[in-house]
Amino acid sequence: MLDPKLLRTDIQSVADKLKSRGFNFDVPAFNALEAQRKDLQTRTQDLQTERNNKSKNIGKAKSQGQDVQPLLDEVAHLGDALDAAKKQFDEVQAKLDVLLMTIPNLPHESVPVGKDELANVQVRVWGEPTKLDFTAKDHVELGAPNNWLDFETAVKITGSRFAVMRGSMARLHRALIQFMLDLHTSEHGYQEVYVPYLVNADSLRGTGQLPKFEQDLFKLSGESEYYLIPTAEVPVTNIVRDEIIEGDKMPLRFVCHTPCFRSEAGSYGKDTRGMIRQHQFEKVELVQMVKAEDSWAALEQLTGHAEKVLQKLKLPYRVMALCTGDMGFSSAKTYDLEVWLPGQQAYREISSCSNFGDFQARRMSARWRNPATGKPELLHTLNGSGLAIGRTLVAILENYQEADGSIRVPDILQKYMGGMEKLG
RNA sequence: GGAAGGGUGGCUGAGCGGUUGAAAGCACCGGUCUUGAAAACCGGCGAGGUAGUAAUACCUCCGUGGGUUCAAAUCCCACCCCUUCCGCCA
Repeated sequence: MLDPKLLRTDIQSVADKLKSRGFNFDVPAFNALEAQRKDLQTRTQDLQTERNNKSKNIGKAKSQGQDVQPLLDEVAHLGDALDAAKKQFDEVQAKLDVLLMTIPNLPHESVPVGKDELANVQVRVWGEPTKLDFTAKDHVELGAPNNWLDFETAVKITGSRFAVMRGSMARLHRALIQFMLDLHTSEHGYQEVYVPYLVNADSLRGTGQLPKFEQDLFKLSGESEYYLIPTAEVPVTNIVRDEIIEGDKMPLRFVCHTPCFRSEAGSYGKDTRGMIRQHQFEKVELVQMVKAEDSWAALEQLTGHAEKVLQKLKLPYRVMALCTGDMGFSSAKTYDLEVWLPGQQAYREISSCSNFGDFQARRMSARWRNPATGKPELLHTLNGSGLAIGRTLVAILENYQEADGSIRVPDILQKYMGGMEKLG
């Protein structure tokens, strides 16, 4: 949520910035609502003041044993007038709230301006695209032996966009999770957390998935209004919802492994082959809550933590700064990490690291207490994949393949695989 | 699922329907005292919003949402959550 004060004082520059991300902000409509709100609010408050004062007088008079009937007659009409004003005010306020909750975040000034992913800017490249002296197979072919990767069975059990993994492939998948959690907790200073995989609507509103993107989510049909998490960002960031964090506890850094569930509505026919785009996948997520002045440095640092995973796995990648038109709803700035996939001869997204500024914190009422002032201030939230497990698995299969179709195990993972050097 | 109790400020915890945004204590901040610290004493100390340059004034908030009333933390209804006991279950 944007700062309502900013909308009142500098609405045109807000509208201009939103335009760069393809969001048309109806300024006259907002101003009209805002004017109504202001008028109705002062009117309601005046009536409340009058009622409060007169009620107090009745209390006083009664305690002194005076006849209160004349005073009661005076306030008789007040209730109706107040109810009417309040009802109007609530209606306008509700409309304003809906509007406020559907406006995306403002992009940071360093974000490249552009319409879609074609305008994203390459920031740096690490390693060189893996060169094989044979024709690269893609991960679906490489996973076929031994039914390591079995999509047909998953279709039977559930449907499309699910996978069954077996044997050393399943183990490699698990090893990746352990490796990443260990790296971030022991070397990067994150606290490991375990969280619910079902969340309520308030949590999804807090991080920005609701109200606008319900169609991307799986919703349970039971009595409770619960949703499957699309990312650990939702439960982990909402740890601080409605909290005031003491200054000496800042910053907070959490790392969390969860499954993620996405409906992938609107991506029919896209990445239908293999593991790239699934309804269910695992992710190790990094989340930080920091002071406002630290969040830009934290974004660079957090991105570096995700990059470290790829470096230790010796997987070539590049870092892209997403343009204004390609960023997520809540983000002020996003870096995507894209790993090289020999099977596709292309870089593909494997991590997305974002600074949300105070956008999520305002929706969540997440604050920290500044010892300098003693006052609570909105904190800044960040997160990034560190990394998406399924896609990391794909990258390993395709980059570590041999001419005979066998797969070497990256050095750093061998201790998690019982010393195994090749998948077997 | 059954029974009982309970949700009040950063924490603990009072609160006959009427000048209660809320006693008291802890924590925290400032001061006195002290070489310094502690103790003691004095004072301050919730959040959000509206108007205003500001001082300030006013409004809202005692789990959530309704209701009764001139007036609700206090009465009524529904829901959510927590605790204890019983049952069931991994």
